[in-house]
Amino acid sequence: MVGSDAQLLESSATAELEAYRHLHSALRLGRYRAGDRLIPEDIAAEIGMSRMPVREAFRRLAADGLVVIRPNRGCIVAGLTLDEIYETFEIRSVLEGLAVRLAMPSIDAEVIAELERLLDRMERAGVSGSSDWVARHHEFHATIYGLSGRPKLIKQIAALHVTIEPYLRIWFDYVEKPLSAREEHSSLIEALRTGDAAFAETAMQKHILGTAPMLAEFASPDRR
Amino acid sequence: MVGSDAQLLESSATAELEAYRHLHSALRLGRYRAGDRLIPEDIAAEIGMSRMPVREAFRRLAADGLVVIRPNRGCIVAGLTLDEIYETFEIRSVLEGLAVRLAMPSIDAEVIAELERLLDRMERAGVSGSSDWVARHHEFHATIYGLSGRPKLIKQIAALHVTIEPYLRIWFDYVEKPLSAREEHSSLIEALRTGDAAFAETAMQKHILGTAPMLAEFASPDRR
DNA sequence: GATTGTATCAGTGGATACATTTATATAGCG
DNA sequence: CGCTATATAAATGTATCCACTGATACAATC
Repeated sequence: MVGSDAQLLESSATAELEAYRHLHSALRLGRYRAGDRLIPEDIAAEIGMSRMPVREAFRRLAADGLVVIRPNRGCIVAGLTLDEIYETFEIRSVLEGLAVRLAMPSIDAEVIAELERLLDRMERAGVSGSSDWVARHHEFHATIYGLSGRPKLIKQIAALHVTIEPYLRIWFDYVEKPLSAREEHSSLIEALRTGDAAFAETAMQKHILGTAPMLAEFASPDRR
Repeated sequence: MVGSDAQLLESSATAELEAYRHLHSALRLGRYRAGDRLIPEDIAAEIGMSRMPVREAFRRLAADGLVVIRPNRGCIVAGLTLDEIYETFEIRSVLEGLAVRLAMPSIDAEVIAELERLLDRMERAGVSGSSDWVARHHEFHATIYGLSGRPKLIKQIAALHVTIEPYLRIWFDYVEKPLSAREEHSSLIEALRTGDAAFAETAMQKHILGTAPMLAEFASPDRR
């Protein structure tokens, strides 16, 4: 074999996987608008395959909550209502809270240093205007919850992040540079430094619930 | 149309939905063993359709964590390792904890009475030997987290319950009548009676984490 | 006798073709 | 003039077909 992780080139193991990845990233980047209808044939043509694998990709995306499939009525981009955004943050708060609590034993000085590096990168990505601040932001959180060592938990949290990513982007595009974000996250690091798992858990919960209202301000008005 | 909610008869809106429901309940009831391979053609023949809708049902089941699909190697029944059982209960604990906290304002004397009725039905189902004690048990929990009024949260919790249901059944079949369960759940009701949301949340967390080890004892030995 | 190579076969993935259903536009009617 | 009914077109859902992958059993060779 040439490489152990072999998707450096765009081709995937199966066409379905390729379709899934294609749509997944497109949705994450906000390439489609909530309510848009996804026509299997068009997407199939885009990436050179038949409708069939695309349909199956739809099923998985629906499970991720990124699209909604109504029988005989096609596949539409999901989007979140204001209530759903709040709900997602509520769920995130307890899930990521649990994750830090479990991650606590693995968090040493080295991890703290890494998180501070990521925080700097986040800020730099922010001033460059590009909205890959969002990617860095996720990286920061992923580093923490990744240390929980709980595969299912990690997957669920990651899925929630993808769901809200388009809204994070919109929010970021409105407010020039989120100064508050820097403070928010570095105080989170402080909480980790204490070594107190329960304290870190509630700190994470508050952090997440605290950002929800800011984001909600910018939810597509027609979706409220 | 004959009726507004038309799945009283076994036919569903689409063949895919029918296949999904069929397999979903079969997996919940433990009709298949972990590691079993599901052959699309066989299942399609069972319920009178082609492989295609069955394949799509597989995708959704995989998203639910009930089966695992490996490219070119078919679909196998998922099953949980010991670690995964614990992890599932950890996730349940915070999710259902959140749910009670949110449900608290909706919990009045009437709901308490309903829960006590359900607890009795649960006990009766238990002595009758039938393992639909499991169904009653879930009904009890579902009543509580259903009052949270959070659709996504409810779905996620329900999915976790389905995942562990086969193990609950095995556990129930081993221990004649779970006496402790009655106590456990009625003390949970007591916690609800206090009206203290934070207290109820931690009570639920403890309740769920407390049952995990009992169940883990009976996880299929080959899956540990 | 064990290991490796090869042939065969079951099963999966994907594409095309067909059947149903929904949406749209048009015509008829009140 | 507005509404309903019907016809038509577009898109979804399902079935069948073909190509390819992976597994298994057998044979040849070391």
